Amino acid sequence: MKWDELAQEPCSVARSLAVIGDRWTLMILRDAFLGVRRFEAFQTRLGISRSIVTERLNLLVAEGVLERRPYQDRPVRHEYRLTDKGLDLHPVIMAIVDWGDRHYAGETGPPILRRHKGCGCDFHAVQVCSECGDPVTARDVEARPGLGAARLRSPT
Amino acid sequence: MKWDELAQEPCSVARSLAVIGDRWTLMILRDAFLGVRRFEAFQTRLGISRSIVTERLNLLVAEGVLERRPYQDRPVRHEYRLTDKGLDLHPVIMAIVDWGDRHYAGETGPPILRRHKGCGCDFHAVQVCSECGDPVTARDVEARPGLGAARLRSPT
DNA sequence: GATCTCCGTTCAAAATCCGAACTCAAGTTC
DNA sequence: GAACTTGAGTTCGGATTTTGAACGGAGATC
Repeated sequence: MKWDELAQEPCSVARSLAVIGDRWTLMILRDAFLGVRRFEAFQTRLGISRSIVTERLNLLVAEGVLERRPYQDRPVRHEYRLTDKGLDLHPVIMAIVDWGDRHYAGETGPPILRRHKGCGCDFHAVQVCSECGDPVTARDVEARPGLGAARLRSPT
Repeated sequence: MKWDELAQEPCSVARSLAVIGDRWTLMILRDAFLGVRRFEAFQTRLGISRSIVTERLNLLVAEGVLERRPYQDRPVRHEYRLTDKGLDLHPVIMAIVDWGDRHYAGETGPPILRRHKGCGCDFHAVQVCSECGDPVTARDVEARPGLGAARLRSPT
């Protein structure tokens, strides 16, 4: 299988990764969630090739994860903002953060703390079942084929 | 920044992606969570180069995400099983699944259904605050530097 | 002893990625 | 008005990855 055939797989992991699984894309999204919006800022923060930044931003815009909108005229300049679809990726980033915090933070604790505005506490993300609200771990889950198990999709 | 400098960043996303952010690694982990354990099975299911499978499995073993253990002698054959650290990645996979289900499933619904053994229902994963138990979205979170915000780590 | 399975390794060709330089359009400084 | 600066890319040659296909080897099967 080639990387660009991933989107056709009857699997939500494969379809998602076809969009966000590229090498630097999740790092770009991390920055986007931290408020970064400008080409220049993404590039200098990550220190990667400008052409890669261009390509990734274009792909994310094409997929509707980011929106490219002008923020000034003369000269016209654009910024990249998370769309609602993009904001829906927050759990993915948080889950990755959580794993990193748990397994790669030193004794001084995680490099970034996150406060839940709702209750005011520093927190970490917990995954629960949408139906009963209990925490879910790998061993609590049974997978089986669903109806959408066909190839090909029409994006959008 | 180069890909292999990611592990030194004072950021849990970067540190995690240094391990699981490689092109095919998350697909391998998806299969691992579905019960795949053998080299041959990973390779044929994904249809990617055998050398890539070798390399990724070795990296995941080196990082303690998978464990390589013999399942027979004469000839000795090994299988790759998720460790506890590997099982901790379940929320990451589930978050990715969830996003794919929401934005790329057709009208027939998601390709794979997941049942929560605890309550017996088909479910999807919801992220909640570890402190108050309320659902968390991107807009509910405020990030600020923590104590662990230093470079370099000694991995395990 | 010929063939098969499982688990890799090796190697050349193809695709992708990267750094550095270049472009362009508009402000700003002097 | 010449020289700089800034933001947002594009171009291009070389470095790195990925791929496909072949090879190896250790036992099992026929």
